[in-house]
Amino acid sequence: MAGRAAVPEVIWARPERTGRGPRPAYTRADIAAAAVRIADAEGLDGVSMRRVAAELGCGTMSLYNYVPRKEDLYELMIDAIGAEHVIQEPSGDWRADMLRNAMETRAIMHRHTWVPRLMSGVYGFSPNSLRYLEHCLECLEPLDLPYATKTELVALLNGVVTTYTSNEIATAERTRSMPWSEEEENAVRIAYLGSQVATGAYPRLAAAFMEQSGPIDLEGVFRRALERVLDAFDPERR
Amino acid sequence: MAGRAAVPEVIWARPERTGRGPRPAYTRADIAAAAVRIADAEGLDGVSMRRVAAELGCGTMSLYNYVPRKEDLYELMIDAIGAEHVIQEPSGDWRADMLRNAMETRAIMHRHTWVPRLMSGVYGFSPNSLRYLEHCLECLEPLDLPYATKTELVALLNGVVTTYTSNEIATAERTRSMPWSEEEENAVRIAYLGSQVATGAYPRLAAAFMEQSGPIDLEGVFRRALERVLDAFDPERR
DNA sequence: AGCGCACTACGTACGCTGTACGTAACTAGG
DNA sequence: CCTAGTTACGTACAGCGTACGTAGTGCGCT
Repeated sequence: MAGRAAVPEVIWARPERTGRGPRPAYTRADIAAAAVRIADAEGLDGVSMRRVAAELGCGTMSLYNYVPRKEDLYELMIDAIGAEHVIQEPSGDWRADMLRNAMETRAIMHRHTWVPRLMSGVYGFSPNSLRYLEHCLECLEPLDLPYATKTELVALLNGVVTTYTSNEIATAERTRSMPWSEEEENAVRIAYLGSQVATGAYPRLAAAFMEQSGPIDLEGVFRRALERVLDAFDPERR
Repeated sequence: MAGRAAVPEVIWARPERTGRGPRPAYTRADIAAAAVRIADAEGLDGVSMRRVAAELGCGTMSLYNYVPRKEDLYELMIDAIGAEHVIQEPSGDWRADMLRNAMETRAIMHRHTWVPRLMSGVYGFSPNSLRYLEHCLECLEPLDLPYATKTELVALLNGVVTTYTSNEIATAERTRSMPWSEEEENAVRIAYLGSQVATGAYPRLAAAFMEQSGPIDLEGVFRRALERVLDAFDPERR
């Protein structure tokens, strides 16, 4: 009657403990913490079922009692990270509050650089995600807009945060894995881009590159993007 | 002297043909096309070096003459998809043009649902990417802003397009892989969310869900997000 | 109280992955 | 013409996710 449990089952719908059988040796929090520890230390590719099981000190296949598919392990990791959000009383200034939320998310991602890679392809309704979403809505209380628009604001803002931080991390890791200095790397890049631009096929691109001088202020770029998005929803700014 | 080629070498910097040795049997375009064909038909996970080689009709390891790492194969795929952008003369209305570009990107992604998954972690300076970027800057010619700001606009817009379309695709694939009807799936989801909301921990979330009725107009949500972003850069709108 | 079943634990095994390495054939530049 | 650099590709290895089978454990129901 119950039939086969279909693939897309969401882990948060499963009870952590059913009551029957031996007491589980680990909690979901234990498992998530172990996986996070590995990802922080060795990168996301270091997170394999075998490796996590070893970190916990149990057999590989025992993990599958807790986590039916690896994807669900990822879900646990994202939720665990979500716990790092410090929910604090809204100030009444929704722009400031949302900006703070965004900056905190960015900081968390820089602390756990594997998070953006996991953000796409994850269900998005973990307990801590719900908690964070609720908090955002609370911060937006002073804003007189329907909830539909407010959720659109939150979604847009979160999307921007993820995209931008993801790019920051990718760039940072690219330059980190360089055997050469950053200057040399830039030289190589400029050389390639220069060779393309020199064909004359990309005049505006060339102009854009000429215009820019010195290193880019990544945090500045990020903040400006956020301000733009907030502007777009601010009744006093339009 | 030349030493080991370091890992992060960019494939676009390599010449496709050096002149020495036997004439290569395939072009980069051939390889990209084969990989794209597989990804379209069997999903991105179907794209393995062996599978692509088989599709081309050559030995697995021969592929490594063309593509030093699998990541570079992904780069080829993204570039191949970029060729589907129809570059047309700017109309003079930069908002309309950019909106068209965004909608076209979205359409391409819906045609090749694996694209968003690849977009993060890819270098982003393939020939067709440059071509598209140049075209965007051309569309923005009527807008009186420094190039730095214009590139920020393009980046923000592209980020939004990728994020939103990625979500659309994820949702679509989730419901597609359901053995149940969409209604039933919604019922299950509501049941879970309901159970969470019923705890009283998420009053605003609950209100937001109550407010919404009927299915969401995804394209509408997308268009509205785009308009917001464009608003944020439109001098006449502030 | 005690039976039975649902659960935990985990070893083995399968099919798959990316790719390092070695060898043979080939061709363009000096 | 020769030879160095390239293409082609078979073999092999380490690692992956996970299906499956078996043994042990303790809650819930009768």
